[in-house]
Amino acid sequence: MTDPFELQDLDSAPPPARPAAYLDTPNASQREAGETVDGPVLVLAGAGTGKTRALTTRLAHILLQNRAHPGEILAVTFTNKAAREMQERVGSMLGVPVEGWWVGTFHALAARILRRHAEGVGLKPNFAILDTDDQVRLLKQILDAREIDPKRFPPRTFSAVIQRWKDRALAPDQIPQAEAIDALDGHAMAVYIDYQDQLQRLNAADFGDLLMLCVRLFQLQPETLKAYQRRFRYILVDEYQDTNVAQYLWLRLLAQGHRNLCCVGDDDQSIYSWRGAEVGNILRFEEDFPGARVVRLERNYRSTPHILGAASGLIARNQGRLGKTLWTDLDEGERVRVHGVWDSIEEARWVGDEIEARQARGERLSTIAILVRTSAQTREFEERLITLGLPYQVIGGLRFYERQEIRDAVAYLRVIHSSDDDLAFQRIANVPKRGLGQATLQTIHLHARARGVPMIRAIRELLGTDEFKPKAKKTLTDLLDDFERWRVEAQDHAPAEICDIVLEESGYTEMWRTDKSLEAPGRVENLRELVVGLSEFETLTSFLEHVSLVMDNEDLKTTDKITVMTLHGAKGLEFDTVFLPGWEEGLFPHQRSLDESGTQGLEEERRLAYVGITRAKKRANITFAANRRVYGQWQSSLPSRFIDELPSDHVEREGEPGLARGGFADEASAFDHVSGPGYGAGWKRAQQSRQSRPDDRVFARAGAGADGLDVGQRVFHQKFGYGKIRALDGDKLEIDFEKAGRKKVMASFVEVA
DNA sequence: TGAGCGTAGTTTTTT
DNA sequence: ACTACGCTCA
Repeated sequence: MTDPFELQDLDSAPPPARPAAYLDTPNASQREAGETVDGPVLVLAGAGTGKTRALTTRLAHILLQNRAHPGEILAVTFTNKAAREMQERVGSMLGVPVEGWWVGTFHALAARILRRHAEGVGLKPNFAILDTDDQVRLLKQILDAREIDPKRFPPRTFSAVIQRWKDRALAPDQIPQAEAIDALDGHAMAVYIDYQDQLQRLNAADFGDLLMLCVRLFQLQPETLKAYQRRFRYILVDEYQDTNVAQYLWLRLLAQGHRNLCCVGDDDQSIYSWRGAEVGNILRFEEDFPGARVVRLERNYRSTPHILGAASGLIARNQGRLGKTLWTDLDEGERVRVHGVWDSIEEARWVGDEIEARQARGERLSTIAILVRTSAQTREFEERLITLGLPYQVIGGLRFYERQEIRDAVAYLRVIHSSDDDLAFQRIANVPKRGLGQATLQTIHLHARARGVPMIRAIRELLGTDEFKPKAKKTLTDLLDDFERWRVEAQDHAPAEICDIVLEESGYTEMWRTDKSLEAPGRVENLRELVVGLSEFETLTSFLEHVSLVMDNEDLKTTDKITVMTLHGAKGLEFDTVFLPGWEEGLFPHQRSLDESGTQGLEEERRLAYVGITRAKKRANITFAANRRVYGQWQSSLPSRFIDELPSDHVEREGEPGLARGGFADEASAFDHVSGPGYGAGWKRAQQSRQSRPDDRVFARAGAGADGLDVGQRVFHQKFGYGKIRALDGDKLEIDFEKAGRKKVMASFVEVA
């Protein structure tokens, strides 16, 4: 088998429908990226150029040429979704699932290594991995002990500073002097020291520690490092532009010997610097790894020339990029539309109408996305889409294991798994309510601190005294008995059974069953789902690892719905039609980004705009509004400078005559942001036309919908849930919602319950 | 323990 | 405008 690519045999095992381009054999660049397996390689993969194709090609090449066994390959991603996809794609390319290779996220892989050598960094192998709640709870305690005013210095701020330090793999003793003094008036440094001490005492690591401690481990134990260097003969990294310093160091250490490191990424899609990602890592690759081969993937299989042209023209404004020239041989297609509107309400209406029109032409809603800059923007679109009766899904928000009930349930399991897990214990000590108030917990905490023992142990010691009131004593005795019993039962029951037993016997599920709030039934449902999910796991240990590192967002539902999400969330996805609302100065580019990071911030916002446009396969629609509500206040706004920066040949300006006028930098009549809008007349016209042409749909429905509505009537509203009508005023209703409280809504938004 | 009130913050998000 | 939180008081 000289040519591995002939083995694709896609006919006999057709994968699920994918863009045709991916079914082709690799193009020359993809092939070069795939076959250059020795030495460092940087694959610069522009948007939509088939980087996954190149990556899987490479893996197949290595395996089929017997250059390495699966167990000698390390493949690193940022998200679990990406890891899964890689696993699947390689499997389907080779026709058999690949087993035994290390594929996963930076954090999961680092944790796996760290567990094996935990003692090397002062942890025990069963160390707990903290979630953000745990971190904040711990930090609160530290601030308390240090008498730092949590009003002036909120725990979250410390969390952020410490995380950024860990992103740079800086342990407390490695913080540069200047930062140690400056950060949060010097408090950050002191808190960081305490925080790390506490983590060690608790036998716990946070997400940042996984990488930082792993790097530390490699530095302290050269033999351990060597063993992994020998083991992983080929290393692949996805989304390299998103790596932080700790991840970079980790990779560099692992690749040091053979240097068979292949990093795939796109500097133009680096949008995560605010959480520690260093574009510098990708920009510096050739210096970091001398002799590195750089392969550019520039043929785009996704978007039409107009879309690519608009995106390319925009991103070309950025300094300090490696530079790529994307091209495609798809048909010209439609220009990028830029549409100006009076306000954000009209914007939502316009987008909704456009989508309705597309749907009427038989286009599926799942091929359409609304990509916003901030999650707050989703609300107006949601309301509009509900009014129009168009199904949609908002992506983002809480993930499964971040939900309160899941975290609580997991906390129970953590305590059973390790009775030393104080943070987990504190979380559920009084959930459901057992009458263990602050005073009792404080007593326990103080004793535990003083004696240097875990809280459960402290309780045991205190139960022999009269420290607790009789009632608390009884409750605590019972609770400890419960945990003891569950721990014993965990020996010979599957994790799913234990979970079920615990949730029932502790009264936790019951707590939600009797809760009459709107979301309670969903929580009970989630708990059931957790138990079902648990059934795949043999041990509590493996489940807990899974739940803290691997469990992620449900995938996009396959049902036919419009997708509403942030631009950040959209990276890596594609849609036929994309709506990009809110292209206004201050919102996009976001003011805060400009204020805090200046030119760098602006360039990252521009990359975000680039990511947004390049999500579109066929149609990109940019909108901007002259008025928008910001923190509850109506404010007028100017079109985004990014609109000016779009090359005019690829753009079609439209809207009310004069609305989107004057916009392009490569035309003589450059838009002037400083001297004020030259489109006032246009806005007025837009406003008039809006007023004289009210939305007939709403009024038609309101007329019909108000029938059968009266004070006291119970109704249902898609967003607010159930409620009772309090007052009627034409088509306006005042409703007391059971969950959401008193709201004024249009009759068209509710239905009789 | 829970309701009621005032204050502050409100970009992006994975693991 | 809205919310989430921490505080006070019953």
